[in-house]
Amino acid sequence: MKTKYRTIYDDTKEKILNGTYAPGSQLPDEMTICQQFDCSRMTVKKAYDMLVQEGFIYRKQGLGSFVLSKNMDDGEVELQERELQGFTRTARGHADTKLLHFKLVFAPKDIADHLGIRENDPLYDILRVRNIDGEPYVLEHTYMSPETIPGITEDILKHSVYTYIEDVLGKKIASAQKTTRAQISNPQDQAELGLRPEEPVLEVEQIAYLDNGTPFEYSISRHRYDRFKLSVYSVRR
Amino acid sequence: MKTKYRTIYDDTKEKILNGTYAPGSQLPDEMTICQQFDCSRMTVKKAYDMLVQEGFIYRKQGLGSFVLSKNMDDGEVELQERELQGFTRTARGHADTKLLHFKLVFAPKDIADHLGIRENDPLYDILRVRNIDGEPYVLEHTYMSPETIPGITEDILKHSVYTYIEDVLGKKIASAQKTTRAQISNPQDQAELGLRPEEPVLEVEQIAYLDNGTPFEYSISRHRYDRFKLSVYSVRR
DNA sequence: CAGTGGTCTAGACCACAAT
DNA sequence: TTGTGGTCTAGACCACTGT
Repeated sequence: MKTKYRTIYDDTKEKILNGTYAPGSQLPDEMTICQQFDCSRMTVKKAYDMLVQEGFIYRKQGLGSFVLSKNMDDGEVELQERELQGFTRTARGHADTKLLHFKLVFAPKDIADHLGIRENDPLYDILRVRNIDGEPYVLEHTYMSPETIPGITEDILKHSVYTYIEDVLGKKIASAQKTTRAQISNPQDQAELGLRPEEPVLEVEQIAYLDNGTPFEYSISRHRYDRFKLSVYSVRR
Repeated sequence: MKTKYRTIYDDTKEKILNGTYAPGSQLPDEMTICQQFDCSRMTVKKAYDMLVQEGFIYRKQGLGSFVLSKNMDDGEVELQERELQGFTRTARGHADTKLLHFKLVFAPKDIADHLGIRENDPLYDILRVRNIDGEPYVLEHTYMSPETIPGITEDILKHSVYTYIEDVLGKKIASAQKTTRAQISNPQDQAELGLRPEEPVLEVEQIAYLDNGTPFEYSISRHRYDRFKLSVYSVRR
């Protein structure tokens, strides 16, 4: 059963996206929505506040709630921070994976710390190139503990680890901390991503968490600089 | 007067940061906090949920609320997305600004679109280098409409435009959309930021909004790749 | 002034997890 | 069964805005 606030959120977002609520226009006030969905003001507020966090609308005491004009897309693959999905589901177009290596290693101290395991504990060490429509996009170096995520196989790695974790292991992916930098490309980046030596990569370091607070994945992704961007919307509180 | 949820939020965050609530430990349940702060459960929930959004804690139905282990800092200047402040307040250490140019120009179409003004309307065109402790960090190209933000002077540009907007104009900065890419450095980047030709920049494109929904600033910042990173924490809903 | 959102209450009922 | 958080109500009162 979908929650009421989610119903209102989905309905309003849909109306913003399909133009029923035009950019700059005023949304129905809370009481109107209360009557429409037979609910209380707090429920409407929760739905509207989620849209504020995501940059779809803004609200002002004494005035009302209004649609914020949004910016268009331009062809690069965009990582929308609110989505938090694996590569396979983020990509538009046909995604496929080239597995460069899949090893078990002794965890070095820094990675062990990130994953909350002990130094020298067993660790999956995975290196993959991700392609969209046959073109390389990103070189992904992933580390996971077999303690937390058991039963990884080459087949899973060629498709979606995230799907395996959620659908097969029945665990829930809850959140992720991402840190982004620009970096000079190294010979491996250049070979695997088809870059010239002067072309950089966009590096994304990630720690992903399950819903029980366990960090289950540490990864360093090196993206082609011209095919990837990361978008963030932030609201002051 | 500070709100109750803000009081609880601040108190809890402080206790996490100073170690009173250790990483991994369980927070007091909602009812306990209700009694401590003489408030209702909804108020505690609001405070705790803000900490979830920011990656300080996670919560699980049937179990409780727990402190999430956080990652340390390492000396690069970090743009924490939840903060949304101008450069001057983001920087630790002594910040200063070199003004390269400050002009009035006719708005080109693409920038006019981002700022919600008409093509060829007057537009401030500002180019600055930002230094921390004498070292260049970022080349900032900023565009603002004098219609929205009147009275900009060289003196304001050498300090903080954000402070001017809030304290002098009395307008409120509410939110920003940021898009990040890696880019090859151009000769100007190299000269102003002290980069070698093979060294890239981290480009951040930003549209910043006032609390009335008006986009007031469009900027392209080119950061030294080795002195800047952007961090984001995202939670699945 | 009327209309809007912001905060807050004091409950209720439900879903989930550990025991 | 107990204890936890998740959702939701039906109000209340306040703060802010434009007329």
